[in-house]
Amino acid sequence: MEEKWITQFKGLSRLPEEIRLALEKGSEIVSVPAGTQIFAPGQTADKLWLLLDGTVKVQQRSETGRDVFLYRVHAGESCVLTTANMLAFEEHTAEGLAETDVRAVAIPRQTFDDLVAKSPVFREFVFTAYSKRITDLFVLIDDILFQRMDVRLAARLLELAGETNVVQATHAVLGTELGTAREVISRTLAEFHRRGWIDQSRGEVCLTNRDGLAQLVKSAGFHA
Amino acid sequence: MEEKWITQFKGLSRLPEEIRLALEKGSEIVSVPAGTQIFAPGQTADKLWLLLDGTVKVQQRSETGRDVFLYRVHAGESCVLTTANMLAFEEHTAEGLAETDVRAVAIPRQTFDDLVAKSPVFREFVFTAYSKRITDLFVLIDDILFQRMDVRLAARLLELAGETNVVQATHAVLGTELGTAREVISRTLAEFHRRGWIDQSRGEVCLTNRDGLAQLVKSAGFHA
DNA sequence: GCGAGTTTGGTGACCATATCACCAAACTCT
DNA sequence: AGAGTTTGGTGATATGGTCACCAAACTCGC
Repeated sequence: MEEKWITQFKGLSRLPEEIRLALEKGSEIVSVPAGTQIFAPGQTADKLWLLLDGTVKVQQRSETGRDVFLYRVHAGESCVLTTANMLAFEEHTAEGLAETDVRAVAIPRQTFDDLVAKSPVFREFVFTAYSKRITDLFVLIDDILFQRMDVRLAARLLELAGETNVVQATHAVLGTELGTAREVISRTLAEFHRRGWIDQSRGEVCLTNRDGLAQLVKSAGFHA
Repeated sequence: MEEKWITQFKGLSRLPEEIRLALEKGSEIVSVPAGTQIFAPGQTADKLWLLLDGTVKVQQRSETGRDVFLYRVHAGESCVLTTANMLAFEEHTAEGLAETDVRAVAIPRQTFDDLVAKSPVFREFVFTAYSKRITDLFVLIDDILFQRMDVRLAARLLELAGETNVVQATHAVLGTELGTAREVISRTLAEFHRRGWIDQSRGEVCLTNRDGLAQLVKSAGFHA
């Protein structure tokens, strides 16, 4: 049943019954297929999404025409950035893409505002989400400035592979994930292959030795 | 008189009288000298600061021991990041330093929460501040990835100089401002000097040809 | 299946930036 | 004046980004 979705969100489990009902009544569950553009530059969003299933990739269209990966929203997290759109604050240039089929709770602006006014727990949920995004961005900036590319790529491959040992992504996509050029990815992957850590085929990387990659990541003191 | 400070904050001028009074009564005006550490990693902040005078530099202590400049809070802006601390959300690793003598309104956690609950205008003020910080960080990431160092340095010098044509900062400080090494700053400044744009002395850069710098910045399509 | 067009990956040359190692000059303090 | 500290300069080297170009793998229409 759809009723119990609230339990998927850590910060919302403590919502009092009354607020909980208001949230359930004042929101709706939406589903979109993989590839959907969920929010986009210029386009004013009027709903806050809480992800139930799937992942959303948030990236920025740079002035130079290149895309920069910013962060990924997972199930159980909220897409607070859209509140920036909700406020119509500024043409912010980030876009959100459904990487998989996505199911989410969409909270309209009105409901959102009501809940923030009425519920301390909801307030904390929202501010925590904002803070987490900001601190994530701090970490991203730190990595971009100080971590070696090979370390960042190895970490990202492990993350993207999940349980499967296979990453479905072109070198170009991995390039935008890490904010670097395709060529750099190609060369680094070639090096990883030489070390026997991965196999490659078109549009796909297969991790054949996760320990090798993990070792590299660990030796650089990479945080996560 | 202190009473009218609210007019300095764009988003707060529309506050209804009642809320305005609650804000004035529930907050206090504080002053700290230049160099004061306003918030720090590990230390839980319990007040939200709205800057009346001076500037606050927010930077992160990287794991590698280096400092990374994140953003600067000016008079008329708020230090929303401290709300992350207020929520005790996570040991976030940013620190805030008073660059000049600073005067600010300090809003205690309790008052802050009350106002967010009661006032739509105050809510918008807070969320707008958050969104602005986040979009600023997006821009920062974009610059780090895609802008040349000389362009970024030129832009920063113009910004730091203000009206005065003089920037008081060592190469090392400029290095952390831009997330690069001191050597890179030294070489780039040497190049600027060769072009007749600046003069240098210990701990100080004097802009002798702002147009030259501005030209470089503009030719690279640098946003601000 | 064939062939044209598109997407993806590979590679060499070259430039920009980061890092390391060191030194010298300018300042501070006693 | 002399010792120690801070600041800035410089060459060598490694990493990463850009550009130009090619080849292989795929797509699609026929």
